[in-house]
Amino acid sequence: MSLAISKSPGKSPGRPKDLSLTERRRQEILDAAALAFASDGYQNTDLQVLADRLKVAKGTLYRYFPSKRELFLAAVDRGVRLLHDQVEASAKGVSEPLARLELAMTAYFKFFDDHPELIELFIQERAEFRDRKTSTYFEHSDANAGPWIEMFAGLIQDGAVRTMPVERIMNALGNLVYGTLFTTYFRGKSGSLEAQTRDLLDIVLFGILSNTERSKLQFAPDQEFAP
Amino acid sequence: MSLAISKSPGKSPGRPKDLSLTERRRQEILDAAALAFASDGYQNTDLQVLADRLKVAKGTLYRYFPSKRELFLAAVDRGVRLLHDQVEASAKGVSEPLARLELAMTAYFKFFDDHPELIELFIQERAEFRDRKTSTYFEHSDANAGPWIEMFAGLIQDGAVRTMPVERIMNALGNLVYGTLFTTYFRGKSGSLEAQTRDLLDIVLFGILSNTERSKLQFAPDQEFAP
Amino acid sequence: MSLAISKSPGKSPGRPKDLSLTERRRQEILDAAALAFASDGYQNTDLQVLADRLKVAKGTLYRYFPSKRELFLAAVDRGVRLLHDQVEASAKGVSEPLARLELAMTAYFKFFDDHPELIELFIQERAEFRDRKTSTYFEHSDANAGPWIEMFAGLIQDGAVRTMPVERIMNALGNLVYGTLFTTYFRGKSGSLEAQTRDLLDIVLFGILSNTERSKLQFAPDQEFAP
Amino acid sequence: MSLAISKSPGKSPGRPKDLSLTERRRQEILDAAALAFASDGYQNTDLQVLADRLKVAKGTLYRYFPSKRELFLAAVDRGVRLLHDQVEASAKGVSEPLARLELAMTAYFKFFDDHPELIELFIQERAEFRDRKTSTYFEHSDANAGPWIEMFAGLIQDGAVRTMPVERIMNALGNLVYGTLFTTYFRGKSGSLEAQTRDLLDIVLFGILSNTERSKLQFAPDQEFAP
DNA sequence: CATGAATGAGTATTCATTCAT
DNA sequence: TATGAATGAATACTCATTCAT
Repeated sequence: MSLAISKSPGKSPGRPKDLSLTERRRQEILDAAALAFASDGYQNTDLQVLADRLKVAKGTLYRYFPSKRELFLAAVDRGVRLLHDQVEASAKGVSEPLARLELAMTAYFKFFDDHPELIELFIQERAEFRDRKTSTYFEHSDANAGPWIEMFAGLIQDGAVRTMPVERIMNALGNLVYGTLFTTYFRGKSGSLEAQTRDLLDIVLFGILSNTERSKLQFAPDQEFAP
Repeated sequence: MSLAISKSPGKSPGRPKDLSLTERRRQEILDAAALAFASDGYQNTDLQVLADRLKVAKGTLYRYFPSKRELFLAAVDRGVRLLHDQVEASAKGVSEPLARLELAMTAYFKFFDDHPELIELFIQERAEFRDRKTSTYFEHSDANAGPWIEMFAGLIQDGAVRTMPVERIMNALGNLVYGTLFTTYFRGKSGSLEAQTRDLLDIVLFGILSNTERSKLQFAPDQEFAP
Repeated sequence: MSLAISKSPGKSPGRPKDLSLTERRRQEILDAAALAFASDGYQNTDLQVLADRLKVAKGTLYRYFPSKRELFLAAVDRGVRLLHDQVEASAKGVSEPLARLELAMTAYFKFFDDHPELIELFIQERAEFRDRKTSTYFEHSDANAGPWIEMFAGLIQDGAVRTMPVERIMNALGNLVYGTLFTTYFRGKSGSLEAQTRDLLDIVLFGILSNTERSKLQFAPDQEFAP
Repeated sequence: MSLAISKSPGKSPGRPKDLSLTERRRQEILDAAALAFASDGYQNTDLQVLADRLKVAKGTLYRYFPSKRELFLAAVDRGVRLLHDQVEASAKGVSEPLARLELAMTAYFKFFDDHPELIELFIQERAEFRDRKTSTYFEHSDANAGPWIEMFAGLIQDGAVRTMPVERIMNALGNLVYGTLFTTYFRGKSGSLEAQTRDLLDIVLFGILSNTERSKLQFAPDQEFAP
């Protein structure tokens, strides 16, 4: 399996199948660029080397992307777009909220198991382009949060989830996923993300305390659990 | 006859070394370096600029640190050391496990509220020195995990915490903290970490499900909660 | 045997035995400097390293010599002075001209067998101080040529040497010695100079042609040997 | 001067490589580099200055040579190659041994009269790259010694040259030439090398002693000339 | 469109020299 | 007098970007 981000052969929803030659080349460049940036880091990636690997002249890269920076950002963007498609497709047709959540998380983690280089790109983006308002990762997260917010609001309304600010849930869940993503990758355990989905969900849903301990500690809507 | 020019014994002619001055200077450099690296990124930090800010010559920096790389790593190391001391001191004298946990987390988050630049350094370290076996952050985490592992094992034994692999708890907690740290920082909400401690702990301890929902869903020691 | 130029314990003609402390230190520095410059080259010799080797502070070197350049030149100068003394002493008391010549050449070569670093210093001097009017080597040669010129003039007068410009003889002899010196050293055959004295003299005195060939070729005072 | 660019027919889109232009540029760089290195010394030669003189950017130099060191060594190499060609051509068609010798020596000296900078480069090479196994000068000498060794061996066989180890002759001749080369150059008498050929050969062939003196001194195959 | 030669701004590091103690 | 901390000028090399062909 290639480290480079490439379309899974299965499906490419909403995209025309016959990309123009130009567009195909653009994708090839982005593929190779993602690989290169992830492997050498943004600064240490030499566009000449990238061009050589693509069997293209350096000037050609500049016909497709106006600068190294834009090339990099386009590579990140492409990764996020593919991620989005895959997650989107995962829960299609499933309506049960918690089942949807698990399916989406699984798809999400699976994507990064398959494309760990995207995680690296997120780091590089943050390290090199501190100036940008937000990182691509968070842009994506925020853009896709809406339905989940509604879902949790509904679950609270239905009495399935404790009454607490939905934002708090979103934060905790988002941070946990984010932390798991990077931690697992940095520890060199790429490939084992998907397997953690259930464990994480279990804790988020049920907490770690035993039933006996739960009843001993009071907690109220304003989170007063007492030592 | 010795080639060496012999010093008169007993005396120590010439300018004496002032170790405390040297050490103080070292700390000053590390302080300024941490800020500079965090603000401009590793690659974009010009040691000349750092030297100017410190009102010393560039060569002086090289008297204290053999290279830019070493200076950077020393700055990260210093940050982690300070963090460690602060967390260590936070729970001193408290024995109740969950109280200790909350105090430590609070101290931990507070440190980063005060020193957000260290978070940036972690990113930079990862981005620029991908080669290093582990990052300073994880080295530190791993080095200090022992007592917490024991604590959770004890809580399980006592029936306060559900029976589950301690590693799973450590992972979830660690990833949640890590994710919260970076997410909060990247979102530009530095300064608000400490306030999240309780919210996070509440979720980790009690989960988000309502009591009614909990009883509807089965979960067993091997985490089978059923959609 | 040390590579560094140091006084042979035997004799130090015309020098007072008790050098002042300052003077002794000066000599020690020059010894170490000659060694260092020869081993690393002028440019690559770090005065800090030299100072360390001497167990002295770098500033101290500057108390004895105003600059790296002057230190180097003083080291070369010292070497040449020692060479001069040794050659001078070699033919003391011998009056027969050709015997004097052989003794001097032997002493000369022997000195460089013992102190090959001086040859290196000559190279370095030429390479780094192209501006100087003449090199120390040639200064020395010229300064000591007088007696030899007289000697050859006498030999011609006496009919022992063919009638030819003395300068021509001096040139040939000087160039041959110079060439032998450097060639032997560069070829890594240090230590074998002295042994070549006789071979070289034999050729210079008698030429390489056989007697039969000599008589076939005419040569006149103006060197017309005929092809 | 033709600027004709040969386009391969068929397909080779983009700007074609112009090898002859590249090669010409290479030679120009080497020419200028030889002069620069000889005039300022290796260490003091700033490639920026060289580039300015060539009216190209510094980066261009690095397109042709990977480092300052390689540029320098290529310049020396080129010089030696030109020397070789010139000497080679000089004795073409002449068979009489001593005439060949004289022609070769003349050509050799003439080359250095015309290109004194190469002598300087030899010095610089030795001074700066002491590590290299052998210097370019000696590599060249050794590579071309064979025919001369054979020639002298033949002359001894024929009785034209005294019976002595050919190596001894080669050494003396080589050292004399080497010494003359450098001595003449260092004395600032560039341009007068060629004129010395005959004088040197006269001495090597006939020696300096008068016939009367020769018969008084015994010399045997093992060089016992007696004081 | 594609090429690749040319560009030149940008920077970490060294080390001779100075001078306060 | 000796020291050694501080200085800062000097410089090889890289590589993103341009543009003539």
